[in-house]
Amino acid sequence: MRADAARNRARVLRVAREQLAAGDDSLQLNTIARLAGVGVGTVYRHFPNRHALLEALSAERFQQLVDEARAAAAAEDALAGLHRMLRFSLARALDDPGFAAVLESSGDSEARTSVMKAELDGAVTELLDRARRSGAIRGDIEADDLRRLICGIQHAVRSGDGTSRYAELYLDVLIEGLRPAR
Amino acid sequence: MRADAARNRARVLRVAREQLAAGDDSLQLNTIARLAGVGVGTVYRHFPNRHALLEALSAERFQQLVDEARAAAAAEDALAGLHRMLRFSLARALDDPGFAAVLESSGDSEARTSVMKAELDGAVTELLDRARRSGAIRGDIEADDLRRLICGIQHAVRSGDGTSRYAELYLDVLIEGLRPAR
Amino acid sequence: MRADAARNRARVLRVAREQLAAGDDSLQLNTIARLAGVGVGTVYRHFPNRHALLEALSAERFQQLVDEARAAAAAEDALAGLHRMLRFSLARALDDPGFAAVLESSGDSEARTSVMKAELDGAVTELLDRARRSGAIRGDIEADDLRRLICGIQHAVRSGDGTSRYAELYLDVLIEGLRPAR
Amino acid sequence: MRADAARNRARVLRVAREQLAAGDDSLQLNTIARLAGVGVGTVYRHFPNRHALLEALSAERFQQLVDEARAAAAAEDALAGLHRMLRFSLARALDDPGFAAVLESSGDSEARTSVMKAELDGAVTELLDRARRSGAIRGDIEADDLRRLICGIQHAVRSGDGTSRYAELYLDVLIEGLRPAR
DNA sequence: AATGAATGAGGGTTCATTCAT
DNA sequence: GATGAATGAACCCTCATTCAT
Repeated sequence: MRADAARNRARVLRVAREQLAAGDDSLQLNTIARLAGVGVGTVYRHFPNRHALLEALSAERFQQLVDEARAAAAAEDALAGLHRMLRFSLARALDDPGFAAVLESSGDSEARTSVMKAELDGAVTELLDRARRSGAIRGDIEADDLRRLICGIQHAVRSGDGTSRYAELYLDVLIEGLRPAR
Repeated sequence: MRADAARNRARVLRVAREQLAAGDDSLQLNTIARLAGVGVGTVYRHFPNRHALLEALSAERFQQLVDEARAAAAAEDALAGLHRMLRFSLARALDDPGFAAVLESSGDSEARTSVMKAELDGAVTELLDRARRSGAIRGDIEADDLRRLICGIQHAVRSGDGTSRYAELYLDVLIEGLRPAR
Repeated sequence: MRADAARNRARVLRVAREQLAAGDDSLQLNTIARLAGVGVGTVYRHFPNRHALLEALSAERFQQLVDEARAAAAAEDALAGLHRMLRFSLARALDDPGFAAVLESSGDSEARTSVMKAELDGAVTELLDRARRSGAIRGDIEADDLRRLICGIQHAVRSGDGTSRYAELYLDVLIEGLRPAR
Repeated sequence: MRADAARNRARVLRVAREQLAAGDDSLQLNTIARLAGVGVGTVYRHFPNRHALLEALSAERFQQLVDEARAAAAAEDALAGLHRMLRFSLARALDDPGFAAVLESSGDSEARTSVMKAELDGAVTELLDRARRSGAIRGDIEADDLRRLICGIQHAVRSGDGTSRYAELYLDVLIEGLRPAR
């Protein structure tokens, strides 16, 4: 990729991220192009449609999650690692509703997304298995369930006032609910 | 209300319900008018905006929930009543995503909705209080939290394949998470 | 006319006048009906269309103008009477742009309007003739020209800030312009 | 500006001018787009609203007026220049009611219009000042008053049959009215 | 590779007028 | 006579996407 092309791509991604963070989830490509100081055509060259842009935006966050999951999997205490992982995921999903949408979706339009999702689920499955072996986690919940549940929690938090008070509380409900039945 | 007005209103509501059930949540007033065989103006007369229509659609389901909550509150066992109530709420929210949207929203545009929400929360609060006194429910969760959490669970179930297998599982996670910390 | 019909007609006229006075010249029959506390159908029964309402509104003012013109024609000093008449006409036209529209229009849709216009022009013609005989007014201006010129002045005043400063000034320009050429 | 953009802009302006000339002052952007053979979006890109289009239409005529006013100001006889200027303005306003609307309006939406208006008023003020010094014009009338009065006269002429007989006559009334009081 | 003007389907909403009640 | 619900043409404007420059 030419240097200017790469720079433009990065600009577009940055602006798109800022827009989402500012609460505008319409992600209008014309607007993004203007704010990024490039033509619309350039945006379309890099991202054939809105969804491709969303997925590209998610890729970076996905990588963070994978890294976090692997770090957690490498830690001594699997349960603590899992909790850390869940808290981290929720925070990222709250940061970026677009990312949450990709995280919970089952049909990805870019192969890369599916790959990262598989990697994430793989790392989380390891964590879950270890935590389960020590009796800390119920047996009927899998990595993809956790992805969906975290997004559900994100949804609930967002429909309140979105403050961390709700995030902590609802996350705690989830965490308690993951224990084996008494 | 005049007979023809009532008939048109009912038609519009029926069509809107069908649209939502068919997975189209755009709820376009022109489209609905056409399908209902009435003029657009008629739709606008009855429902000044999309949200008003959504709320009207929800009113009936809301009443069901209020009835259920009161029945549960009247029952002997508060915890069992609460669980029944949660299961019922989740089922209704899964039936109708529009209803879920109104259920979790904090800003209602029709006073009637707020009234019903308050009635619902009142009945659930009674249930919660009784269940709490018997030590079965954690102390930091209120009726509005439950509304949001159920909608979050609905969201998670829907992002899976929406089958009752997920509904049962995720609901159980929520229910377990509502117990007092061990 | 039945008493209630007359009462409704009067109400509609009153509300329409208030609307115009408030600067809303859209004269929406639905709005007027609502404000008057009658059904739209009732408004339509009395006034088949917007224009009919406008003309009805003008009738009363027209009568005032005719009265004023006759009073002026009866006075000793024709020129002073004419000036008084012009000032009065301008004030009424500024009060009510709808009236100004009827006043300047050449095609009336109600016979009654044409009759009053003829009466007005008749009285003004008398004034003009007398003033002309004493050499105070140029010979090439007729009553209908005066109607149009007053409405033109009203237009000019309105496009300024509409204050009486402009009204006085522009009226004075007109009055001076009506003298015989030097 | 790109060649095609300029071509489209010109087409839109031409069609709009034709519409106005044909007596349709509604200036509907969809209609204009269709007649101009361009998409609605193109019209909106060039002219965000009706008024912007009107002002653009007026720009050319405005320039003519400014030129005329300057030519008149350069002439020997200020009064003759002023009269020529008034006659010219009235003719342009009668040609194009849209232009008249912009000419008399006090709130411009495009800076360019305000600039041209200021230029026009500046040139006319010079004329007025010179004519006043020779005692030919009353002292209480300014350039903006003249703009409004000309538009008022245009209004009056138009409400007659619009022929030049009225134009000449009413303009003469105005011109006579601008002399100092006897 | 970049640009941004153009497109036009598509959705929104209003309101003069009719007509069933 | 009165009512006001219903009508639907008509207008508004946006924005995802294409393609000439």
